[in-house]
Amino acid sequence: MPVNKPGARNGANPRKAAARAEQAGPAAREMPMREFSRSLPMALLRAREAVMRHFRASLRKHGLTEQQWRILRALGGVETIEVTELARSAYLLGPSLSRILRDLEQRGLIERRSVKTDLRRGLVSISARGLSLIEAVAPSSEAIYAEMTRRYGAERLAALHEMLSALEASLADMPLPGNGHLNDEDDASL
Amino acid sequence: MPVNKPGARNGANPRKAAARAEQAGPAAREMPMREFSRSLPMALLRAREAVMRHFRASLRKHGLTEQQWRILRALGGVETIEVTELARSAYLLGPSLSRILRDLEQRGLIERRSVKTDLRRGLVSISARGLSLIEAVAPSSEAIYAEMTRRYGAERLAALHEMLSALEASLADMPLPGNGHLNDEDDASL
DNA sequence: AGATTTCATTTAACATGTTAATCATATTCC
DNA sequence: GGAATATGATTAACATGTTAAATGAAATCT
Repeated sequence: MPVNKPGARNGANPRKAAARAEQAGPAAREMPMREFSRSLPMALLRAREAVMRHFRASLRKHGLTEQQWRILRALGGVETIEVTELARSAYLLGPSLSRILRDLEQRGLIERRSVKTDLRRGLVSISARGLSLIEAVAPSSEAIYAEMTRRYGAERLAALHEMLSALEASLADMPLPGNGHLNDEDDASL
Repeated sequence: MPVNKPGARNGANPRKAAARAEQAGPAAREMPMREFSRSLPMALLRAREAVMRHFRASLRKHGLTEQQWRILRALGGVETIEVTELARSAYLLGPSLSRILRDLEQRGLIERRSVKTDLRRGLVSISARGLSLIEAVAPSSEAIYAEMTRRYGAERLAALHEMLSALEASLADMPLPGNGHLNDEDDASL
């Protein structure tokens, strides 16, 4: 999975150190950008990691990574699903999904076949073994979720979900930088 | 950095497909868990990706990855910093940081030495070349940020930051699952 | 002082993220 | 109906995430 858990070995709150490092002391440099700690991607990353680290241990006991678990959960909700749609559903890129499906198939957790009318398309479904694994993992996962909801507050959690959705929506139609002629290739050599 | 951009090739909103795949149709399966789309880690991941994809192209033009940029930014705010503190500041794990610092040093973007009184500790600072690279990247980065703020709303953005911080705080002292005797090793063979 | 332990960093090994390229099958165009 | 094109999936290549182990140096113990 794609998230980090820095500072865990030191047991300290990463935010404290970050703020300290940024605090413009006498010898601090002039920053041409906003302070680091205000970075939205960083805030989202840290929040996600704060959540995920609680699930990782549980998943690990069952020999699953976060992405593998996302796939199983997505498969648990349908009879069969095409690979492309599964990629969207589990929010994975094609290459990652290909690798993971290969592994999950070898472990007997999923089954694959192809669409008769279009041999390019692959169909994926969960196996009985995969289903029982879901049932084995789900309880502790739900328990962790419940405790998080209790601590953070159900309403606050719902509001956060709403704000995150709204953020996605706000940026969905924002044009990406033009990817111009790449004439800045000089910088790449730095 | 660690985030994905699935469905980009199809240009569709991932949420639509996800919701569709989850929508319990007649043949849908009974789910022992909450619906996929309500997963908080997924929501944070998608939001983060919605933000990051706008920065990736700009960084790429300058030959930087998201993590390399986080490190340069962190270094830009201080004269020197120890490796451990840099890891916290840039929110990277030690191994990732080691690899990236090696690369950035080879590219002449940073400089390294060790603490005289404790040869275990490494000191890192940004080079003149690294500083000019920051100055080259910062404007477009700030412009993207400004446009995002305009679209989402400055107040809403501040509220989101606050809620993310609160989430981190809420979960900071939540006990991690006991990592018991690992007697469930059977499941790992699935 | 020498052995043990702790600490900072790096290396190793494997899984995933990310982009580009490849491969096979379908579709379209002429 | 065969060449060109488009599409779904995989593979390739490189960077990072993640955990465990190794390395080197400092602190502690006796």
